[in-house]
Amino acid sequence: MKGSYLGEFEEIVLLMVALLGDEAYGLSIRDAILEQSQRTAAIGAVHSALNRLEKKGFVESKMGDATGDRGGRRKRIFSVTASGKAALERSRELRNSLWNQIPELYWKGLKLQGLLWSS
Amino acid sequence: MKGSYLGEFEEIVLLMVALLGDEAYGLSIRDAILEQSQRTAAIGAVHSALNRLEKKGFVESKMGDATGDRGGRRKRIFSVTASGKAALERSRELRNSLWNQIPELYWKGLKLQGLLWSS
DNA sequence: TAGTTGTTCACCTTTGTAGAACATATTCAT
DNA sequence: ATGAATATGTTCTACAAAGGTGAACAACTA
Repeated sequence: MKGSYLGEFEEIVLLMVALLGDEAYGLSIRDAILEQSQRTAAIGAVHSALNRLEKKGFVESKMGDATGDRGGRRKRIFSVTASGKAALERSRELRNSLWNQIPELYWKGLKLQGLLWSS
Repeated sequence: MKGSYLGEFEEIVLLMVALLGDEAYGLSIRDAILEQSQRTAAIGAVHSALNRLEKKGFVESKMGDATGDRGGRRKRIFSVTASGKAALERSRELRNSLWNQIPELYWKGLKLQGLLWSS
């Protein structure tokens, strides 16, 4: 694709934005990734993915609550756009479609192979 | 991930290898991608993805049939390894898990938003 | 040799990764 | 009240890995 599809990490980040709702910002997304997958994600990685997603129109952001009793800089809250949602669904449907076409026997053969190797 | 996870395109290529069975080689994979998704894929892109996948141990390859009535160079046939299968399943399960956690209402709100925009 | 079918190669752009530097808010001692 | 300490987040800079292209090259048949 010429510069505006959904990368692997970008897709995970985008899904996190969706599931975190209005508590989606850099650090919370980083933490969510840590919890949900085993993978680590540096804070800079998350933000650069978010910036790219915004440039592509898949998320939008606004600066958070005017004030809290929290201390520290204001949050930048992200949300998924309609276009971002569409991209997620396209990606999901393609993969589902491919999975459904994998021949049963081929897959089972691999499973057997796996058992042999691990014994 | 530090150098051995499954990229977005790599995952698609890997799925294609699985569903093409013993007819999985560079050009057939390229054609399959063209058919199954709307996306175009240059032949070089496919091969470099395949090479990366092989380096990571997710596919293995052997040179094809000694001869045919076909004319042209021999095919390099790829197949998914047990490790590749595991990687595909991990990736699939993470995404399914994330999708299941997205709040219904949030998603429906986006759907509504989409309808408004397209009218 | 010419025609066919595939893979390699050289090169460039986009994504992924990391963490230090910087910014901005609250709180507490003076 | 004020400014240093503490807390919380985002930007910035640099580099590694993945994605992408097409021409060059290889190897087979007729």
